[in-house]
Amino acid sequence: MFQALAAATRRDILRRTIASEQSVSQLAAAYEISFAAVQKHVAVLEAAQLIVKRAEGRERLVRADPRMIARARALLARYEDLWRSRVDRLDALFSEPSTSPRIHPSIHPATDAAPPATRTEGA
Amino acid sequence: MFQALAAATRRDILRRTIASEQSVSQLAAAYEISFAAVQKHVAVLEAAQLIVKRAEGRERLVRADPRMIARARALLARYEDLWRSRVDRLDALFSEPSTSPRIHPSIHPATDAAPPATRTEGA
DNA sequence: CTAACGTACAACCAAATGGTTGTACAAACT
DNA sequence: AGTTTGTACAACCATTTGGTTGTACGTTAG
Repeated sequence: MFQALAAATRRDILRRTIASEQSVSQLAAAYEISFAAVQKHVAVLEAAQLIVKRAEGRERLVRADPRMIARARALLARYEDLWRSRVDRLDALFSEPSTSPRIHPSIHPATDAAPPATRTEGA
Repeated sequence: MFQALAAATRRDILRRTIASEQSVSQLAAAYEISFAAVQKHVAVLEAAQLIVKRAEGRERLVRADPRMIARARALLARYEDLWRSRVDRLDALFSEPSTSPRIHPSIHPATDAAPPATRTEGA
């Protein structure tokens, strides 16, 4: 799935098919590469379930399926949550043991996030 | 960057280094593959700025950098936003022209999201 | 000093990837 | 019917990728 998102052309196809359903020919016309190459990219995206194809006459209409995009995003969000909980653990080391866990005031990893080089050095 | 996230081993390395800073040797011990292979994975993750390395004696301590993860997540979120605005546009087609734009009641794309096959067929 | 450890890197290899052209076939147009 | 259009797919090619082993080098331990 990340593999499917790895190529810029495929991300662009995804972007275009989010905007509006398009035939494979229409997509192919948008790039320098051959029709067959675009068709293969579409096949990869389809295999990754990032798009769905629908037959209409001789055309194959392609549209993005946001569900897999959401899945990918959720996975990355989970990583970020892991990171946050790691920070919480380190934070707990610096708070006196008798103190209640205290909800962290406002940690915003996305902004800067310079993690202390304290390292847990876990087994 | 998505390329770096494409390999499962690298995602696992990322996960481990989110949990706690680890040396390349420690990471290598966790997998069947050779040390050199792991070292290369680490290099790829480093090039993608998903991790940072820090020298400590003869060891290189690896830890995840959440900033790039956030960037990837934000990019996917933008795709989802595009999809939502597309729905809004289609929605507008079905609302009578004289009506005020009206904020969409509650669209939840992540749940099912079966977009109408109306297609804008843009130029 | 010498040995062991941790890392980096080069050289090599098989498989996957992204691209090409050519062929086949169904749908639509004349 | 015959031609054009849209798609799929096979065969092929160059490059990248993920893996290997071997070598070199700085750092720690004996």
